[in-house]
Amino acid sequence: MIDDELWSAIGDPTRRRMLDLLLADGGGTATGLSDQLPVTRQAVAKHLGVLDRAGLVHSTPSGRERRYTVDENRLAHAINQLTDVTDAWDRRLQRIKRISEAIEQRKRQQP
Amino acid sequence: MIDDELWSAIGDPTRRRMLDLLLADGGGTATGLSDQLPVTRQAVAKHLGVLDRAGLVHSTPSGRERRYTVDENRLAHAINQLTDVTDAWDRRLQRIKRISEAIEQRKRQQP
DNA sequence: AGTCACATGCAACCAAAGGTTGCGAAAGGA
DNA sequence: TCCTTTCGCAACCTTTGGTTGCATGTGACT
Repeated sequence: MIDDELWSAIGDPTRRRMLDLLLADGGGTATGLSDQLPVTRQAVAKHLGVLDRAGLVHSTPSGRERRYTVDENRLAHAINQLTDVTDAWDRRLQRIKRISEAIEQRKRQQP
Repeated sequence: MIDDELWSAIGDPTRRRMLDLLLADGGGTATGLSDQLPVTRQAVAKHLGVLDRAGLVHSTPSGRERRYTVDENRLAHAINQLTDVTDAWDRRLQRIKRISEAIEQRKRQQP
């Protein structure tokens, strides 16, 4: 089963956009991210804390600013788990579709 | 971009398990679901309201109970959007990996 | 050195959402 | 009829995403 902490980390829309921006720019700061987002720097800082605890980003202080970068291996791992979930649902939907088709088939043969 | 209402509907772990149970059993009631979940019937009822507003389930009153079933088309649509997101992230990770490999390559050629 | 600007961290506060308990009402079975 | 079951509604608690306000530390510019 999927790690719920990982899912909840990437389940928030703002955090997804943050990861996207960090990947696009190759890292960034809380202030820099908040410039490109409709929320305040403090909200961004809290989200970075969540992502950090989930291991999806790492931070290093550099002078007066703190730079965050995405842990690509960890994100790849999270994406794999997401894919597992969607695949499982896909298989279940397919199975249900096959069953209902079989029932329809039988109905037509024995009305 | 993904529909955030759909994502938030399937983003909650309890709602994911509910959808899973409904698919496995071919539908169910709030009380029946709460028997198989670690939350109360009222919590389940609220979640069913969210899923209903997102169009992922439909309900029909039947005697003293109300039966819920999954809208398979709608769920399939949601799964497709999830897949789109994971694919987009996958592509971005691949691109970054290629870039960093190219940089490494250049470093080795010109140290 | 001295000051000014800027990025951060911390605290208090607010609103929405997931969860709980409690209660009253409608439908089925003894 | 009476009892059980299932539901729906309301009040309340806790967590979480978001805000404003303030103090601190670091870089930059005269």
